[in-house]
Order: sequence, then C-alpha cells, then structure tokens
Amino acid sequence: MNLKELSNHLGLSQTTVSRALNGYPEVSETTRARVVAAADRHGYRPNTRAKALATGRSMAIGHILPVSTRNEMVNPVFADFIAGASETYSRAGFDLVLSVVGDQDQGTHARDLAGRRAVDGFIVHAPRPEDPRIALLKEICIPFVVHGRATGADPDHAWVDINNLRAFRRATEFLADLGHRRIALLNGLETYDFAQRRRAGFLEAHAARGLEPDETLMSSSEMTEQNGYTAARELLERSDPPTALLCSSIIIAFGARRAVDGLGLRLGKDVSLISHDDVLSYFRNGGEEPYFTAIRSSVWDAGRQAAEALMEQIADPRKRPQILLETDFVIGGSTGPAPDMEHRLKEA
Amino acid sequence: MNLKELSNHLGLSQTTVSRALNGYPEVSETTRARVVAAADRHGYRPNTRAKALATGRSMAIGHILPVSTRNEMVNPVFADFIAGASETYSRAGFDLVLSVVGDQDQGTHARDLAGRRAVDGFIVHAPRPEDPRIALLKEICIPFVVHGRATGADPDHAWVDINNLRAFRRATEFLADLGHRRIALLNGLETYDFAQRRRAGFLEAHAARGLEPDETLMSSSEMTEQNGYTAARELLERSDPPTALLCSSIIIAFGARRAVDGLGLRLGKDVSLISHDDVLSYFRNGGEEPYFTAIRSSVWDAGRQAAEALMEQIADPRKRPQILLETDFVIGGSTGPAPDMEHRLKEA
DNA sequence: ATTGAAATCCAAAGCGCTTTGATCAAACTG
DNA sequence: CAGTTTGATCAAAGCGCTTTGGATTTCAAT
Repeated sequence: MNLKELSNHLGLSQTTVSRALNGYPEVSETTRARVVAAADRHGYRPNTRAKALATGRSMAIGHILPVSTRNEMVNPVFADFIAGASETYSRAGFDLVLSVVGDQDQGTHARDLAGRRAVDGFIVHAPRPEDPRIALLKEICIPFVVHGRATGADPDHAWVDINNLRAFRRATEFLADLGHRRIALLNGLETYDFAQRRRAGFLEAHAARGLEPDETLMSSSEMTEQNGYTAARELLERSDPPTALLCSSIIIAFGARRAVDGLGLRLGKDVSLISHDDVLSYFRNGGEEPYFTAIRSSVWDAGRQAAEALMEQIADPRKRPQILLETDFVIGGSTGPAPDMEHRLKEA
Repeated sequence: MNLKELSNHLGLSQTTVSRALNGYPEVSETTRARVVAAADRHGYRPNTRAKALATGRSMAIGHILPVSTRNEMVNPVFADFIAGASETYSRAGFDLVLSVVGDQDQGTHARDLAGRRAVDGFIVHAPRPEDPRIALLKEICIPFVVHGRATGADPDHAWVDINNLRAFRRATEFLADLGHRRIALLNGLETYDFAQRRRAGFLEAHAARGLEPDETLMSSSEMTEQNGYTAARELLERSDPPTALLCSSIIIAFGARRAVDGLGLRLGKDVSLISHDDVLSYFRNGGEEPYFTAIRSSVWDAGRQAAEALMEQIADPRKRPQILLETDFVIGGSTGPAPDMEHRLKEA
C-alpha cells in the first residue's frame, strides 16, 4: 500500500493524505482522523527511501566502529553505548546504520556514507588525539558528536565525555590516602585519548600527594581480561610489587583479580584494586553491593546523551552541545589500607 | 555533485553515465574509462536514496537486537557477530541498520522496517522456541537468516547455528569419562533455544554414561559474570557439591572461577570446569594456551557466514542456506580427574 | 448581498537515480 | 549496394514521497 493507493482509496489527493499523516495544520481534524484510521487499518508505512529523497533527510545516523583488523576486536563498550543511543533514535524516528571498519579506512567510509547521503549525522567512537575524522567531518559539513574528546583537534564540535582526568586523579588520591605508595596503572591503549587523560589524572594525583610516579608501574594495552591478568601478574611477582592497582576497565580488573587470586593474595588486604566501571550489561560490578571499589559512569547513558546531542544539532546545526559527565565513586571490598611492606618497615 | 551535473560536465546523457558506472555492456570502454575517471576525480557518489527508490532495493540489512528492557542488557556476543557480518556487507555494498528493541516490540519493529522498505533482509538474533518473528518474516515475505534455530517454528528458512547439542553432549561425556559423577550445568536463559539444546546435550550424555541427572545441579540465568559467580558459589557450598561445572558462556565461566578461587578450591584439581567459548574479542580464553577446557566456536565467524547466507538468499530468494557449524573442543588446564569424594569412597 | 480571510483541498513539479524504447551511425551481410 | 545487424548514445518515464502555488468552498464581517 503506497500513498497513491491510499489516497485513491480515500478519495483524497496525495497532498492531503500526506499532510494529514505528517501533522500539517492545513487539513481538517475530521479528515485527518479518517486518513489516520485508514492508514493504520491498511498498515500503510511511507517508503523511507522516497521520503528521504523528497525531504533531503535520510533520517539515519551513522556509527563507525573501529576494529583492530589485526586482532579482530570490538570493544563491548560499544554495544552498550549503541543500545543507549538507539533508544533515543527510535523515539526520534531515526535509524542507526552501523559500519565496522578497520582503523585505516574510517575516513573513507565516513566520506562515502555522507557522500551517498545515507546518513544525516555521525557518532565518532574512540577518538585519538588530533583525530583526523574530526577535521574530515567538519569539512564534509555534516553534524556529528564525538564520544570522548580529541586533544589537539579543532575543539569546535559536539562531544559527550566523562571527566576521565578527575576520576582517575580522585581514585589515585583515594589510594594514596590509604597509605599506598606504589600504585600501578593498568591502562587502555594510550593511543586513545581517554587513556591519556586517565594517565594524566593518575600523574596529577601523584604530584598532589608528593609521590614519585614509577613508569614501570604503568602499563597500557587493549582492555582484555587476559591482558589484565598478565599485567597484574607481572607486577605482583616483582620484588618491589605495587600495593594497589588502578584499572582502566572492569574487564582488566577481572583479569587482575584472577592474578591476585592466583598468587594467593587477598584483594582489599594484600592488594587494593580500583577499577573504572562503564556499567556494562554483562559485567556488572557485583550485585547490590559493589564488588570492586570503582569510578562509575554508565556508558549506556552516555550513548543516550550523545544521541540526544546529535538530534539537537541536526535540528539546529549551529548548536554544538558539549557534555562533560562526572563519575560516581563507589566503595567496594577491593580496597583497604596499604599493607606494611618491607620498604615501609625499613623506613621506620 | 550528482548524476545530472556529472553528465553535463562530460557532455553525455545521464543514461550513459549511469550505465558506464554500473558496468553495463552497452557503453564503449573508452567512454567508460572517461566517465569513471571524472566520477572519482569529482568524488561523485550516487545518492543511496535515489538509487534505492529507482531500483527497489535499499541495499541494507536489518539487525534487530533484543534487549531485556528491564535490566538493559545487550549480550556482548552480538558485537562480535555483527562485526563479522559487517565485513561481508561492506564487501557486497550493503549497509547494516541496527535497532535495539525490547523483546515485546520486535515484531512491530521488523514489520515497520520492512514496510518502510528500509532494508532488504533481516538477521534474527537469539531465537526462542516457536519464535513468532519467523512466521512474521515469512508472512512479510522478506529474506532472513536466523542466528540459531527455533524448535517448533516452520523449518523452511535459512539459519546458521552451531551444533549445541553435540558440543554439550561431548563436553559432558568428557567430564564423565574423567570420573565426574556430579556435573553441574550453568546454562543461559532456557527461554532461548540454544540453551534448551545445550541442556538436551547435557542430558543425553548422562543417559549415554548411565548417570542420573540431578535437576538441582542445573541452573539457568542471564549469562553475566555475577550470575556465574552466584550459581557456582551456591553449588560448591552444598554438602554434596558437584565436582565439575559446565558453563554456557565464558563470561559465566569467569564468574564461576571467581567462586572456585574464593572458596580456596583449585581449578582442574578440586573442581573441573568446561566452558562454551564464543571467542569474544575481549574475553579470549587465555593466551596461546587455552585457560579453560572449552567448546569453541567463533561467533565472529558465524556472523560472517550468516551474512553470506543472507546475501545468497537475496540474490536468489529460493535459496535457504542452513549451516550447522561444528565446534572445536580444546583442552585447557581447568579439567582433571574427579577427586575422590566422600560418596565415592562409600561406594567402594 | 459583497467581500475578504480562513479553511480545505488539489494538480503538478521535483528529489536523483535507473531503465525502457528509440535514434543514428558504422559495420557487417549476401 | 540495399538490407540488416551491431554498437553507442539519448530522451523521457517512473520509483513514492513532499511541497509549491493555486483553486475552491465556507463564513464572519462589512
């Protein structure tokens, strides 16, 4: 059933039917009611393609997911982020078109999608410092929202991000205040902007508490369980192990905990652990009570907000919402006072 | 730059330019070369919407992700599956439109997407027995591939699935052959078809080895780390604990391992554990050597194959590929002979 | 009654592409 | 050399919608 058939059926012109359905005022309420009734009786749905062609809007948003082609990785964070965004899109009548592309082809892909007029806007995932996608999209002149920030890129664009720096500074200070002097950072890949900010927060806290940061206590890797395990294990087996671990992802934290258990150490006693927690669907931080002490911020919610920011920008292209989300800090059982370590005893 | 402008620029008709670009034979190779050169010099990209309208094909595939609205869960399995599928789509020039919808609205959503002619086909995720979506899509008459199977639904449709039954039967038999008599099943939600098949395999193995299955050793829940932990902990704290755990997901297995560690038990000695392993990006089963003994099958690859099956069906709607993937069985350090338990001693 | 204005409705153009059916020249037939 | 085929190109219709610019009717106000 298309517009023509529907309007013939009703004995009205296509114009009137179209207007009735789209809520224009030039049509009497009686007619509108009649049209709407007939439309959903016959299950009429306007053809998206035709509508898009006529209006010049495709009513779709592009998400370009980076994937390390070499090791075929998709961060589970994206799943939750997209689920959040999707909610907003549905409500606004937008579709979500997703492409998963290797890092190198992202520009091409975005340009293609935009050039073909397949989408009205983009969400940019996992930005790196001076991310070239930002310049590209500005040049193409299409609305977009960055999830995260890109140090060094032209800052005049919309973004949604959490306050990584403050969160990691706070967590580190919390550990320092518990007496920990050797704190390790198990970070994500520091080619990403978020990881650099987290490291910066970690370092700021050291400065604030008069601690000497130790480069050998900082690792940076893809945020997998296995990497968390390996990094933590190596650290804890050293002759001068850290007494606390700060993890950039709950997935790393799970791996780190495996290492702690495996070495017969007790979490919260022998070793303290704080994790960043994106509140991922399948990796909730414990049940009612948090298991790990954590910096918490729902990425699902960030997705929702990013989508809303984009809708706003599409409605009025001059707008460029910039949303900085603060994180929660929740205390779980994974942290405690620093144990009396050899080197502390010597000091005394 | 659109077709009209490009053809004016070249002094050719739109027809010729269109044909040159789409590889039709009615155009001389000299002209084609000239057209192609001009097209990419000017970065011409045909407007998807116009093309879709003219051809009647939208060159897009719909994925409808179910999400438990109540607890906002997106299974990380989807991320990898979609990444795999996406690869195939890109190559074939298809886009992927994703909607994340609560269980109850899935039918509506599919009907909507199809009715609006926004997609040319669907992938159906997470089927349940007699899943109504299958009947719906058959009625709408649009190509689709089910990831998994739906017992009880009209079987005449395309699907890609792993041999859940055989895999779980084999794993259970493996444990039985190691002397385990009390084997627990930590299954996914048994409202899903895959979980029912896994349970069936588990039971078949019991029958084959002359073991009495114990209902109280079988649990079924959303496959989260926390649920794995809780279920394993409860089981292992019983007076008659199982000596082996069979987990339906590596995420459950991680939780179960936490419980094992927490109780001071040794994996592979006091308790054996086998997991199903979807080879998820961020939850690889160990490094070079598998950590858990596991039934392994890459869901990324399943995504790729499902997408290919769909492309095939779209090209020729009479085709209905049905692909059953066998799983690998890999031996890791998490399994070993059953410990001598009280009740076994009594027997002797 | 007359006049606008407001309320309804419509015909037709246009969005950017594909595709049908036709044209015309050049290259083969016998 | 007339007649046919082939090769290369084009004009125009159409895909299903929106939207512009009237046309017609209604009705309160003059």
